[in-house]
Amino acid sequence: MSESKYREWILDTIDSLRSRKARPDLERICRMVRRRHGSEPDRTCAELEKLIQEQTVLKVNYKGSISYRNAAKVQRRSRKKDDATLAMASRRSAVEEASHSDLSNGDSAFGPVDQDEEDLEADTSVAMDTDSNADEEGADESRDGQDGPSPGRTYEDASVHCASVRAVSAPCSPSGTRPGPGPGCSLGSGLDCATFQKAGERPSSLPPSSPRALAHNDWAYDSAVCPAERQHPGMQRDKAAVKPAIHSATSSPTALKNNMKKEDGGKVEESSISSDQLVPDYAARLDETKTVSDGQPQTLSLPSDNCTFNKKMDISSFAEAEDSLLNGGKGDEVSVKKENMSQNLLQWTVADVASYFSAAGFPEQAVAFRTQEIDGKSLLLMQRSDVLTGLSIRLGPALKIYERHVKVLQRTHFLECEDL
DNA sequence: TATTGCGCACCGT
DNA sequence: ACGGTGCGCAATA
Repeated sequence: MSESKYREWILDTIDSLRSRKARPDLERICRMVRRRHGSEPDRTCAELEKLIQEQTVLKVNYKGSISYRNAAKVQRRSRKKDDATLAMASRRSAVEEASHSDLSNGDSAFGPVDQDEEDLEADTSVAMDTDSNADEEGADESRDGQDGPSPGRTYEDASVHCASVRAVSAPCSPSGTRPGPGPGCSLGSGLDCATFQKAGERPSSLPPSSPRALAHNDWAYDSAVCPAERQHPGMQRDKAAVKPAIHSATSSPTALKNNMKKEDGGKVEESSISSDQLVPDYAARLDETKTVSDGQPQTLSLPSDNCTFNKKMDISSFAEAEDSLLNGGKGDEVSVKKENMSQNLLQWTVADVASYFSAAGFPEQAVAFRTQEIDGKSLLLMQRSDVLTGLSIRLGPALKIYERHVKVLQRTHFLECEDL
């Protein structure tokens, strides 16, 4: 219940800030939500993170600071462009939308890059961390101070911080942004936060060196995450450079395969990356994957709210399974994976399902799944008509979702059952 | 004082 | 040329 409420509130707030030409950053979002709905910043932050995980909201590092985007809107835009494309390759398009077009990061791309592994650990955290750090810190120090206009609101900020803290880690943000070098990270006050935070993140001094980058580039937080990569300012710009590394990082087997492919292929097309700013964790991953496969089904990484490690694994495996089904199947490995996947499918929660579809490039539709409380079991029971008409989603996406995802998941699951 | 509105510059396409 | 973004400042509540 509350979740959907928060979703509305937060998306509304983001839209509102955008229309007002104000940066939809953590501080402003929390403040506005609190003002309008009385929600505490901490809670707002927590909910915001959830939305980020499911890609309902995209966290972007734009012009050196973190911003949040209404994924639905962003995608639409991109879609317009892609429309044609979409028609051609629905699946791809989906993926693209999710990750690429929207997310794509010009520079940020790198960021996303390696996240995979990290993701595994804590996707959210990763992305968040970076960002959040920025936010927090920014809020505390730089932001308040810098943004002259906004009077610092300590308390709020503070609270915000906490919440965000989890994510917070670092500093990657544009150097300029945050004055305090080290401080930011440490903040991680909250336990929660701590959890996420990964040590790794530390802020390295990033690109402060390259103010420019900061200045206008947008990179993904992710990038922030990996210090090494970020380290090279130049690299960032090159979009391409980074990716490769990233791939490698990907831990899951599937991922690995993909990565391999990519690499073999050469640099994937960084082109995809080109876009700019957005780089949600997941998105990033998607990017990679998608890039690699180019039209094929890709691995979708699940967001992991709750997400479990297993799930992650599953997902990847799942992807493979999917691949195999679609492409003709490769073999044993797949079958094994499939098993895991299916089993897990039964364990998917509503959030997992929503995350899955968000990651697959259907954030808007993911909301419908959530609204209808579709968990893994329900997903297995869904019929074509349920997807096309029962979710009140547009026919185009519905068809893609059913044909490329629901049907595949179900088929995979049942095949497995038969085997067993 | 806190919010909101918006001109304008910047960037990528 | 066009659209998206957000800073910085003025207007308003």
